[in-house]
Formats: sequence, structure tokens, C-alpha cells
Amino acid sequence: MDIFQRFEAVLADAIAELVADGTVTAGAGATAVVEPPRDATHGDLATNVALVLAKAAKANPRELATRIAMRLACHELVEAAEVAGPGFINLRLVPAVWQAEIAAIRATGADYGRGETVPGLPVNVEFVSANPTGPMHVGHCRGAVVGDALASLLAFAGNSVVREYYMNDAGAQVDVLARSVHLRYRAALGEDIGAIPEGLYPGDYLVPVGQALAAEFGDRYRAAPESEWLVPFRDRAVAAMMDMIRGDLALLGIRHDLFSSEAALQAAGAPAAAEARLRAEGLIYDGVLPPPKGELPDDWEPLELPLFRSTRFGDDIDRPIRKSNGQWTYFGTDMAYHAEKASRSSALVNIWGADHAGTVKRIEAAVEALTHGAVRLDVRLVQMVRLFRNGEPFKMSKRAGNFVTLADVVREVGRDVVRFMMLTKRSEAMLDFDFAGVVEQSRENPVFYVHYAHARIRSVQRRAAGLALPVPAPLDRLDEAELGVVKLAAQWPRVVRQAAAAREPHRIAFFLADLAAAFHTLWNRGNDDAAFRLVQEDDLPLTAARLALADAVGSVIRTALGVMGVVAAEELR
RNA sequence: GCGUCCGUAGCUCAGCUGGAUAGAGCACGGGACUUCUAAUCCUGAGGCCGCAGGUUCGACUCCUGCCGGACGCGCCA
Repeated sequence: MDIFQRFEAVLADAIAELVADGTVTAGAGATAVVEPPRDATHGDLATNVALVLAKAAKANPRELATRIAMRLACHELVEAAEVAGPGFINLRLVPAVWQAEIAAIRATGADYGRGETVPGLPVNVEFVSANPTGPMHVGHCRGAVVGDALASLLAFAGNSVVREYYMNDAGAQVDVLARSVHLRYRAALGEDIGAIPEGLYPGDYLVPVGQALAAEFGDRYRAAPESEWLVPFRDRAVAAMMDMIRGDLALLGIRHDLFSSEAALQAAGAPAAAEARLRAEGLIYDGVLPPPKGELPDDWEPLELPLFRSTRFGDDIDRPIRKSNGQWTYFGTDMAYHAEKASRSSALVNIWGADHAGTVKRIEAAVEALTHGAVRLDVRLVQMVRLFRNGEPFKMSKRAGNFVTLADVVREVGRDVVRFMMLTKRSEAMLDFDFAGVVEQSRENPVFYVHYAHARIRSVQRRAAGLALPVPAPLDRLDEAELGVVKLAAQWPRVVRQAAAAREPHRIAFFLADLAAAFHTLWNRGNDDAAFRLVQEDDLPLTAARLALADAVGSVIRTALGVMGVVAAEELR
């Protein structure tokens, strides 16, 4: 339990006393929070409890705050409790609290901030789910990193987590893939196939797939009708693409627990089963869609289709689950897939590209309908990444085939840099990625800045390795500024809880930047005045205390980077 | 036309699910290097939080309507 939670308990006791003497009614303080104050000069902790309670108690907030503050001031760990502003209570804690926190951080190590185990079914995070038709390109990076980091964050917060990849291995696109590899297969058999026709996948990565097929089947399917080879070629091509994708993801250190197949889902009759359930509840009906808004396509004609009543859940129109040719729409199978996922999960999270924003409502509606609201689907949209090199926009043309692959990016700037950079903005805002900027060693580059803080800590630890430091370190030798850094580091458990609840892994990156800045500031005192350097060879007790502090900060940096999937640098050169 | 997201300092962005005087970095002005790696740090200036209403003790945050930008739209995947 971290400091904020501990004082929420202390606060609850104080409120209980007020309830007991009839000042306020029970339960009224449910939304009261203990948080770090906006301004550190206000103290260590702040609470809005009096503002929240004032209404129910029909009391003046400041007056109520004063009464609560008086009780809190009696607490042994509270140095001062002051009322400020409209009725906030600012608490200043005794230094021993923060000294103890250093010891706690060091004792808990990599588990500092880890949430208590949440019982029940796992939280499912589905991410990447790129069509298995080619290698991962740079556009997939962000969703991959955000999804993986979010999964790690949720796991660190105490949830069991399943990382899942949904393979779209049943649609028209994988048929196109099969045709594309058939061409490569013929080429591998020595045929001159000329230019790749429009509409097929032109990438060279299909050459080895064609060769493998030639080795397996000889010329058996060279002139055979498509109906004979489509299925086996598709299966093998998809398997090959998935191997390639797994390899690409491994470059980023990403590994999914489960790969679900759309084809398998259809073969098992899952979409029909989902349809039957929803029909029984009147949520699927046969109807005619209104014409699309705006300019009417010339080929539009009204048709009766099986429609899911997504309008009942806030969607604009009801959505077809099957096409007029009887095949499932993407949504039709996706609905069944989510029903299946929901049955083995406590909550669902999907990481989607922002270009799918238009389909969020219908799928969230479908999950609500199919689980009767028991499992919530949270679709997190990830905006596109704009590539730059030295400030110049990077032109990518899919047609010309010069798109940047994920492997290219990782090879050029490194896995840790890619991972960190992808988390330096809210996922729903666009992100600029400059190949030169992200490897620059300067203050503007947050990756470097955080690594540098950690490397400095390691550096000073190496330097002090030979000193006979007293154990335990006399942490009461630390001054106000030093304890200030501990106060920031002590926010880590809270950052974990809040980032997990908001499903926003980027908050870790911002926390790290703040923590690194605080440490650099402390370090720089030593450059201005040698008496503030961490290592004081003529005062080993003080050195021990300062190194304990540095060790605690380093530990939190490592842990937080670890949740982001980034390895802290031991040194920089 | 409709939907989703975005709009906060000159630029790039945070803002902790409604709280105090809205914060960082860059750039700009002033300062600190025979270093525990100064690859850094200190300091100053810089804001109708897109606009207008509403909800409330209190709004950058929630609601409504506009304005501007990005993305999307149909039996696509």
C-alpha cells in the first residue's frame, strides 16, 4: 500500500469520527481523494475531503476542513495540516515517512508499485492484428508498442493479462495473397511471370514462399484450377506471413499469448451461433438500410439484409452482419469473435488504428449486447505516426513499394528508442517521429534524458563500490531537496494505478521524464558545490544515505522502464 | 452530409476521470564547466486553455451549439 492509499485510510478514520458525532452522514465522502498537491510548496499530500463533504454536512467547507485538519494533525506521521484555498487540507509529513520510503523502495526492488493480484478472469488486450499479407510496416509500430506496454502495465497493476492477435485469415485479402504466392510458385518452377499484375501483392517477401510451395508440391498445381490450390496455398501463405510478423514483433520484444483465427471461428460456426442468440433477443432482424448520407453512390440500391440493432446502443445506423451473397461481413465475424473473447475475459481492450474509428460503436454495442453488459470492451484508438528525418517529412509510397518496415526502424534506431518514443504522447494524438531526433543525445530527447539519469546513478554506484559504507545508511542525514526526489519516486505506485485505470501507458513516460529531471537537478547541485556531490569520501555515513537515495531512484526508473518494455542503460558513451 | 479524434505559451506537448495562482521541453534574455560523464543545471520573460452559452460552491476537464484541422463513411477489411 502506498502513501496515498495509507492516508486515504487515515482520512477515512477521521471521517468516521465525524460520522460518529453526527457532523456528516455516512458514505458522503466516497469521492474524496488524497493526492500530491499541485504545488510542492503546499506540502506532501492534499485532500479535497472537506469540499466533498461540505454539501452533505451543510457546512462551510473551510470550517469543516479546519475540524478535519485538527484531527489529522494529531496523527504521528503528520507534521502539519493546513487548510488552504476553498477548503483543501494540505498535509506535511514527518521526514521519517520519506526516509522509510527509500528503504521500502530498495527492499521491494522491482516489485515496488506492483498492484495486488486481481482475482478472476484475465483482462484481454488485443493489439496489432495486422492482416497476414506482408511484413509489419512502421505504421504498425505504435499500436504494437502501445498495446504491449498497456498489457504490461495492466499486469503490473495486478491483473492477469492475455495478449491476443486476431488473424484476419478468412477474407478476400488472404485469397489475394494466395493468388500472389501462386504466381511466385510458378516463378519458382522456372516460369517467366513478368510484372506482378495490378491487384496482387508485389512484395519480394513472397518469393521464398513460392519457392517453399514449389519444393513441397512440385508442379502439381502449376496449371491446376484455382479451386484446387487456393486453400492449401492460402493456408501456407498465411502461416508464412504470420511467422514473418512474429519475427517482426520479436524485434520489438513483443510476444502475443494467443493468436485467434477468423477462419477457425467461421469453421466452428461461431458467427451463426452469435446471430441466433441475438435474434432470440430481437437484436438482429432482417431489414433495409437507409441510403448513405451525402452524395448517393450510383450503384446504391435498397436490399434486405440481416441487421444488428446497434442503434439501440448509440450507433447511427444498424449494421449488416451478412452480405447479400450470404457471406459474413467483417463485422459479423468480429462480433462472434468478441463474444468468444468476452466469455474468457473480465474486460476487453482493443488497440485499433484511428482509421477504424467509425466501427468502434458497433463493436462496443455488440459486446454489450452479447454479454448483457457484463464485460466491457474498451477500444483505444492509436493515431498515425508522421516520419521525419532531420525535420524533413518522410515520403512513403506504398505503390512504389518503398514503405518503411518495422524492421527498418528498429534496425536504425534500436528497439528501446522505438518503444519509448511511441509512448511519448497520448495515443489518440498524432506523433512525430524523427529518425535523427530520437537518437540525439540531448535534453530534448526524453529517451536519452531518462537513460542518462539512470546511467549517472550506475556511474556513481560503480565509483562508490570500494567504499566501506555504514549499513544501514543514516537516512536522516538527507536534506529537504533530496527527500523531494524521494517524494516524486514515491508517486510511482499511484502512477501505476491511475495509468492502468485510464489505460494510458504514456503516463509512465511522462512520470519518468519528471523523475529524471528531479534527479538531474539534485545531481547538478554537486556541480555547483562539491559538498552536494553524492560521494563524500570524508563523510561515509552521508555518502551511504545519498547512495541509498540514488539507488531507490534508479530502482524506480528501471521498474518503470521495464513496464514500458525498455531496458535501463547502465552507461552512456 | 454524418461520425470519431484533436485544438492549452512563438513551436512540440503534459494537465493525475470537476479542485488551489494552468505546467514541462525547445526557441528567446541572463547565469553556472581544471565534471561523482556540464550529453547537464539555475534563472527571466512568455497564456481570452479555438469561440459562445449551460451545469456547479468550483470547468482546460462535463453538456449544447458553432469555428478550424486530421481520419473515417456504403454489403470494404
